[in-house]
Amino acid sequence: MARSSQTDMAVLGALSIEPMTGYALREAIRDVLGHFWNESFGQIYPALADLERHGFVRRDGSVKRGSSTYALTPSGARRLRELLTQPIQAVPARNGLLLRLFFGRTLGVEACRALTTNAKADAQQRLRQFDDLDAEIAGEPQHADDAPFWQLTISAGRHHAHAVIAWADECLAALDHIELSRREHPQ
Amino acid sequence: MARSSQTDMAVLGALSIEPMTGYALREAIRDVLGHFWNESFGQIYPALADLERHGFVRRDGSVKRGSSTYALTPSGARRLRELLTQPIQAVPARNGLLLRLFFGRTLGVEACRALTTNAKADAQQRLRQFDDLDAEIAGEPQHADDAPFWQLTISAGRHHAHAVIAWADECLAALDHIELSRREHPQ
DNA sequence: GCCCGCATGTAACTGGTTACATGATTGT
DNA sequence: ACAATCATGTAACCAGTTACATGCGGGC
Repeated sequence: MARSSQTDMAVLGALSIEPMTGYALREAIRDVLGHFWNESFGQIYPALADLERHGFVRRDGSVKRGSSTYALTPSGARRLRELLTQPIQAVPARNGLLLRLFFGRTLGVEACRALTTNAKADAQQRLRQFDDLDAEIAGEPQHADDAPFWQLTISAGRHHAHAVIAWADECLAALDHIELSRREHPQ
Repeated sequence: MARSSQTDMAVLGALSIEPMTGYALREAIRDVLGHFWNESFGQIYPALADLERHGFVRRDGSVKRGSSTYALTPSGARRLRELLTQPIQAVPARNGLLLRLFFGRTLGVEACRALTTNAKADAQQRLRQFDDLDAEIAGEPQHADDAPFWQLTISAGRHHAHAVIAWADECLAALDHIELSRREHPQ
């Protein structure tokens, strides 16, 4: 029970899509869930070992020597459904960008502008990555049943990125305005 | 050096606006920075003690017995500027809602709809809280120099909330569509 | 006289990250 | 043969949360 059930959820969920090795699991979580979920390397193997002891996953005889594929067992599938219905535990917010902007008077308008411009560029890059992800999913007909749900998460990412871009533009305009009114009424 | 500089940033930043007690600091961080920053109770006092040892804050003679007001020293102000210019350290993403939707095939369409509806309601409530915050800031003329920066963070919160609402509507429509096509092509 | 809110702290725990250690397979 | 990548794990560390412990002052 030590490990957070959140990690178990991600691991069991990934294995519910297809069996894979711990290594592949790590990559799948990084690449596919990456934009809304993170699982650190050191969590995955202990979690797998734990889940195996509980009979939620089973390691298939090593196809290649040195590697073994993990697959969900029927009780593992039940466990996953159980975890998925648990209440969402909110992560405490920690937005370093907004914290800096909040103290913008001390940080200075110019630095605020740089941070905002950066955030906008990041959001634009994420938008491009979503296009790639879309294409990748479209090219996997075996996951047709899952794909519509995956699209929901991509859509969320897009909406969020667009919001950041719109806010950044508004923010940059506001920063110009702050600078101007500073020149008119210097301290 | 043990404590993360992020906590120091929040504490020094808050004291840069006005001197206050540790208790008031805690409340200020919860109420004002709350929508984009979190500092747990157990961090604030140790951080203050640390900052005092380094000479970045000074505790004013207790106005009332048992309490003491912390104020930023000149070197503390310098330290704050130094911290603010440090690179933003990204927090690993952990969005429990999107994780559940991603595994929506296992969770079920109905549960996905409930989660989405919930998320939308939360966003709408946050919008109302931003209105309150706006009014609060407008009623404090002594912070006129800071207010424009504070507005930037509120605006970010609003943009984000609007994005969640728009996405949720789209998401609910998509879930209806998934349900319909399931009935037409059952497994 | 008692309860509530202000105020200050500490200690234990837990979840998570990083870095380290190791070896097999595959392609060049 | 050698490098890169696949693969599996462990151990130490760190950040952050929770719960606990304590006491003052003011209002009812």
